Order: sequence, then C-alpha cells, then structure tokens
Amino acid sequence: MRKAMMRRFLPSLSALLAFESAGRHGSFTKAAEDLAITQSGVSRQIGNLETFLGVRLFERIGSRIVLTNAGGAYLKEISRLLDEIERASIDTVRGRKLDDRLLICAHPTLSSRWLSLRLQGFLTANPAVLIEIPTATQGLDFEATEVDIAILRGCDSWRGLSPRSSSRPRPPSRKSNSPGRIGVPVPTVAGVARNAFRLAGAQLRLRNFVPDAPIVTCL
Amino acid sequence: MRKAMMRRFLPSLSALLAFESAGRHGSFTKAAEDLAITQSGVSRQIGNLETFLGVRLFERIGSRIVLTNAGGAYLKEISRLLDEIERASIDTVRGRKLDDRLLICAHPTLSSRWLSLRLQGFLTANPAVLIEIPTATQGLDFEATEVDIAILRGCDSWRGLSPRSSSRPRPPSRKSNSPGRIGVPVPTVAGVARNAFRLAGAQLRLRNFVPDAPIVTCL
DNA sequence: TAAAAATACTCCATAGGTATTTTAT
DNA sequence: ATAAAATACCTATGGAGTATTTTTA
Repeated sequence: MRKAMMRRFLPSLSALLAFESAGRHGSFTKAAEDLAITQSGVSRQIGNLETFLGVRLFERIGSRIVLTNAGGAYLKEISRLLDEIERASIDTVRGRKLDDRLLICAHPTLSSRWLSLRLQGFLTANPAVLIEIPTATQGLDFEATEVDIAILRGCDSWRGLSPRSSSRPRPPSRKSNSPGRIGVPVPTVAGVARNAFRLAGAQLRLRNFVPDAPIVTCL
Repeated sequence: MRKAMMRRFLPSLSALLAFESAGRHGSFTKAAEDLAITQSGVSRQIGNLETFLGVRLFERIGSRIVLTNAGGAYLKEISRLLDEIERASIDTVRGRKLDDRLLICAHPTLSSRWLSLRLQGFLTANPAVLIEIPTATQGLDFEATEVDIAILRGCDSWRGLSPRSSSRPRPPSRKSNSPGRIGVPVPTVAGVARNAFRLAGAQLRLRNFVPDAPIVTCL
C-alpha cells in the first residue's frame, strides 16, 4: 500500500518503449523501424527519458550508441516489467493464462466451410499460431467455455453479451472471465475477434477475412 | 528477447495509474483527488482501459464501484509492476539502492551555517526524511562517494560534471553512478538537488531554500 | 436529495512527422 | 561520402478540464 497524496516518479510509457527497443537493437534508427515511428521520435523520447532521470542511458560515440552501466541495468529491469505488464493485460483479456493456441468455436457448417476457408490466409501467414476449432452447438455455455472467439448462429446465443446483462448486479461466478462475459461497451463479434487476433500478433491480417465494422448479432 | 516487428499490447500509463488508484480507493472520486486530476478524467481513463482490454474492471452498482474478478487480479499485478518501474527508475537516478536517508555533503562552514539554516523548513515539513550531513573537504571524490547532493566551494570540484567529460570515452568504472557522474545536458547543482528532493517527495519545498535557475559552478 | 459515475463539449500539451544539421567512419 | 543521431519546426491525437446529466441509496 502506498501513502496517498504522493506523486509517483514514473517516466512516460512511450519513452520506456523507445528506450527498450533502442537498447535491444543498439540503434535509434532500428528502434524507430521496430516501433513504426521515426528516428526523430526515438531520439527525442530517449532524450526526454534521460532528462527525466538525470542520467545518461546511452553513450554517444559519434553515430554509434552504447548503453551506459546505468542504462544497461535499467534496460534489464524495464524490459522485464514491460513484458510483465503486457502479459498481465493479455491474461486479463483472455481471462485465463495465455497459452499459444487460439480457440475458435463455430457452428459445424460454418467452421467446415466459411471459417476454414477464410482462415487459410491467416494460418499460412502465422504458422506459429495453433488454432483449435471445436464445433459447437447453438447453446454454447459462455460461463464455462474457454474459447477465444465464438461464431454462432442465432441471436439468442449472444444475448448474454448485451451491455444490459452485465450491468445487472448478479453474483459474479468464479469462472466469469470467459469471452461470453466480456461486457464492455458493445462487445461485437468483430471486437472480440479483433482483440484475440491482435494478441496473436496478427491484427493487420484480420480484416482480410473478417469484416470490420458493425457485424455483431447474428450470422 | 522478443521477436521484432510485433507491436506490443500495452495500455496507456495514465489509464493504469487511474485504474490503480481507483482500485485502491474503491472510488473514482477519491482516485481523482489522489492523482490530482478530475473525476471526469479518471472515469474516462478507466473506460478507455476497459475498452482496450475488452473486459469490465469495475462493476457499477449505482454510484458504487466494485472490482470485478478480472479487475482484482489485474489490479494486483499492475500495482506491483508500477511500483517496480518506479523503484527501478529511482535506483537509476540515484545510482544505488534507495534507502530513506538523504546524503548532503557540504563544506564545513557551509553546512554549519548556511545549509543547516535553510534546511530547517524542509526538515520540519518532512520529518520522515533523514538527512545526513557529512562535512567534506574540497577534494571530494565523485567516483567513490554516495552523496545525493554535494555543495562545494571552488570551481575545480565541479570540473568532472561538465558534459564534455562524460562524452569522452573513458572506461566506465563500476561505481560510476555517483552524482558527480550524472552527465546529462547541464548538470547543475540545482538540477541534481531537484532530482534528489523530488525522490524524497518534496520537490515543491525545494525552491524555498535552494535557488532554482542557473546556480551551478561555485558558491 | 445528496453523492458519485457517465458524458458532451472544449482546450492544450506532447508525441510524432518532416526536413535539416551535425558528426564520425 | 555515407549513415546515424540531434535539432528545429509543425501538426494532431489524446489526456485533462468544465459543465451537465444520470443513477441509486
């Protein structure tokens, strides 16, 4: 527990990201690529961080950069901590420990035809992602299941997802983190899917085979 | 090591701060106070975070808020990780493990008269901060010392602080994190002091007894 | 009706882009 | 001469404020 009213001493997240990437690559330019921003941005972020800390993190040897002692130690900590935040966030999204398979649950007809067809592109592009596709009847139990994405026929299956239902104060069950309970603004199929795929590191390819906008409801 | 070219899944820092505080206080309004921002800001940050994760973190029971299961688990992780980032940053600033005493090193004359006089206000306002004031001769060794703030007579003592010296590629010594080596833009006395005091949670009172602007060099 | 959360705006600080300069190999 | 970092300048996104509305105890 921390004492109230005491401002925290925390650098900006973008600065930490720039630093982590630059430290890892040993180059601001590479880091810029990695982060999909410009070299200028990385340079300034790291400058900011150094000013904030009052410590040089990189030694500038001409156009080369080398981590200082302080920088090296800080990098080690920061990359670990960023990883842990990412992991904690992912765990929260998925509602269970992250394993590297992606569970997509669909109506038999759908999964054998429509779905598997559209997944071709994704699978060849992401050979590392294991996908299991158990077929599901219409009455999938969202409380108990562990699927990441469910694509079902019929509106009734999705009733539990309406924002209304989650604002109703019901006793939170132990297993309430399954996708069916994701009860934020408008939990669309596309939204859930987008998240799950983003976690698998493939959000860019998602729009190739799953329409983006107001999908939702019934297929 | 993380694979390059893979965008991270990280929520914004402000969102995490709002969430952490709200979770700790069980109230957005209290959190707003705590963070010195408005209730509106906290509400939106947490809304953003929930949207980002696709998971409700708080159950809204009318005007009460209660952590969901997911929220509780996430909070535990996040507060720990924020603490660790803060600690790592502070360690980096100080160049050694943080202990709760503040070492101010000054020339005997200075410390007995000028300094102790000016420290009165700070000490009574911050009874928790222990301050040790070892007196120092002029030739203080910045490589070896652990002092947080050094106030010395004579320009020579500060030579080592010029940005020039730190850009000269010399073999970095193991103990190179003492304040004398802080080699950022223009390492002024005021700058170093401001940092050390900020870490002690009292930067606001600093300007009461140590002038702010271009001090530096010789007293 | 009182107290707290959500929302609809408005504003501004800062992260990021573009273009240029500097520096070392 | 090339390649990378620093810098100056500009733009715009999102974080924060004010004011208002909604909701339950």
